[in-house]
Amino acid sequence: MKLKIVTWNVNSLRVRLTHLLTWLQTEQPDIIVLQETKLEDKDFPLDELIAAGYQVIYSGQKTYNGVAILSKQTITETVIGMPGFADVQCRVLAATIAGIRIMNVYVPNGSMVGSDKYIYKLAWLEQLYKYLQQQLKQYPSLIVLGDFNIAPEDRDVHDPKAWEGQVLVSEPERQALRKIMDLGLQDAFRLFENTGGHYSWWDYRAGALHRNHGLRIDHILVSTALVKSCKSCVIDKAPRRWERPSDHVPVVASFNWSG
DNA sequence: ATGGCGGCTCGCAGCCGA
Repeated sequence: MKLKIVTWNVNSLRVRLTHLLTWLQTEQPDIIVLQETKLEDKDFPLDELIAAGYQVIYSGQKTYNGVAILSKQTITETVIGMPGFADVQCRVLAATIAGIRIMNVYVPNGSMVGSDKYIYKLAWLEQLYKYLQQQLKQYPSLIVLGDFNIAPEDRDVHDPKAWEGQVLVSEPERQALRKIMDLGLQDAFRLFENTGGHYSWWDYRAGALHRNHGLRIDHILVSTALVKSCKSCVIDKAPRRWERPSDHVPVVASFNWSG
């Protein structure tokens, strides 16, 4: 069975709904996880997404954060948030689809190194580590994907000198991500591409897209049991050039899954 | 370059994002 699995930070689902529907129409992913929906559940555009052929689960709040999972196949075992971590911010959504555990994460931005938000980000990542450690034992076939707000290495940064030590790039953040990956999770994009210059986010300002001044901060991490079935992982830059785009673009992984 | 852009809100300016 072929599976196309996608992550996309839409930066307001209300604003980006037409982009999403257009993209779903042409790309037909089996599973797509969204971040920054910025919608309360009562305002979620459920009917439109069902009409597009998807089952949907979501966890949202006003103004900030908000996550959703869309799937053509049946969604089971839904868990909202991280168990044991009381958080008013809607950043995590997990479910089982086609025998694969899907973990949608919107990692905190962190604001500035050393700030309260940065400390929250590191604590949050430690909690995610514990959660994934437990989940991997229960579900060996697991994919954790979303907006990690961390560029793993300098080749994921357009100007590593300018970004050195800053939030999204700082060593403690990278270390926290490496610790998570050391649980047995591989960066799908790096299974197929070793060069730099590939990004998933570009600032709206200063012609960043045109100059390719971006960061690769949206990731698809695949558990060891699934690595062999992962056949490609690409970043679809096209929607960033559409009118009134999200500042992030979809990251798309394809699998030949026999589970 | 601490700006720039875009989305949000009991808005008309200030926040947050990355």
